[in-house]
Amino acid sequence: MDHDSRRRQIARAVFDLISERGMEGATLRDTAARAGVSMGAVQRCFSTKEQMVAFVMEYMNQRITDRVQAEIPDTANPATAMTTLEHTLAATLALDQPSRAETRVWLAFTAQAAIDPALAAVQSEEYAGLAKLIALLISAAQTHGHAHPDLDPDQEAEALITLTDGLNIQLLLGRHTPGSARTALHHRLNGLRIN
Amino acid sequence: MDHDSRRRQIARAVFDLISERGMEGATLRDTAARAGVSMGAVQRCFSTKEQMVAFVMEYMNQRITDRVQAEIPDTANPATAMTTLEHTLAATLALDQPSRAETRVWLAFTAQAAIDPALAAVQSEEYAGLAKLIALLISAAQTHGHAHPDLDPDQEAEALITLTDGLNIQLLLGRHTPGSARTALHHRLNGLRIN
DNA sequence: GCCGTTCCGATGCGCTTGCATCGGAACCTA
DNA sequence: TAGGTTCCGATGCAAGCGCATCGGAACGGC
Repeated sequence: MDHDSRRRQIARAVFDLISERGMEGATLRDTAARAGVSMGAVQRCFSTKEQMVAFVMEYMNQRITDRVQAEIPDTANPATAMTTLEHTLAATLALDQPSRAETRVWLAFTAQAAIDPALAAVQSEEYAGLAKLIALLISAAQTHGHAHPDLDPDQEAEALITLTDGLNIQLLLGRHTPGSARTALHHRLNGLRIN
Repeated sequence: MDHDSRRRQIARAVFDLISERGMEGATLRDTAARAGVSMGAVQRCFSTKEQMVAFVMEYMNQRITDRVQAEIPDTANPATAMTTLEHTLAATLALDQPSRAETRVWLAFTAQAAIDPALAAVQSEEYAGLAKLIALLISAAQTHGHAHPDLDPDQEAEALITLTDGLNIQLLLGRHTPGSARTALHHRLNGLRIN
């Protein structure tokens, strides 16, 4: 088997373990067992557990990014910027089972980042990229008269990301249903819309 | 020393350890050392580590509740309900060093609650209590013409709590400063205000 | 076809963990 | 003050951890 694909295979196993049992559930032995390989294989792919965890964080970020990008149409259509914006933000929410798993992992890494500045820096970069994308969609909506023109796209993007973070926590705790979260997001976006 | 006060003393030690090193930093040995007692004392106060952690969660919730309650004036003054509302919500934010520590612990427990329904149920109750208080303040503001009358206090309370959760994450990751978080909260509350 | 290199599964090691055990100090009751 | 109970500090123990080690399998160049 290819080296990189094995790394991804192992990362997937770690991802599942963290999603089910939290950060402490990601031991080398359980990871190897879940991935269907031996411990030696894991140690060959990642020289240390810390490196493995760091790789899994990138893997998680990639999965989230992929899910978000899937909502962006190939041909940029400014006429539907607001709809694209809503779908993009919804893509970051824990609305179904796979995204719930991702969000649990995200929360575990976020808690880790809160006590590890190195992880915080990485996640901050990730947020910055998402914020840039959201701000771009807001700008597009503004130039076509679908969003209030006197809003700062960057500031509004930050606010929307803050909203989705809060919604995700409430979703994981069961205080929001997928439906109510969607409604809350839609209601919040009404504050941007013109018509 | 009194039994209950020793439990609180130990809980405080666990609290600090979790705040600094996360959930995994709360070992029995380190807890005992930090609290200045022996391991035997810890084991006498809490028959198992799981019970100890559960007690620490209550301890954390109590600290947050205390901080919030301190913002509620003794004599309910409906004329300043909106101000009280803003101060109350600000009390849940990680704006200074002590509240940052509390919020790190809160995030650690929230991540745990995401994979443990029992913890999620407890935290859900805690949220419900806070939401009730927020909704009450909104209602008071409405009856005195300081808040838009056609808003659902309960729904708005949920939205505000969701906002503070998101702000806290951004604060811990360093993507919000205390000042920008205060501004974001104030700006959000402008949506409720009448004058 | 043989050897050198690369890879990997298995095992061992040192360490830490939560928990059980036990001897003695401290304190209350009579 | 003697005896009994309560408490606690120290130590032991089994399990699990990350990591190092090593023998053998698989593969490629000459």
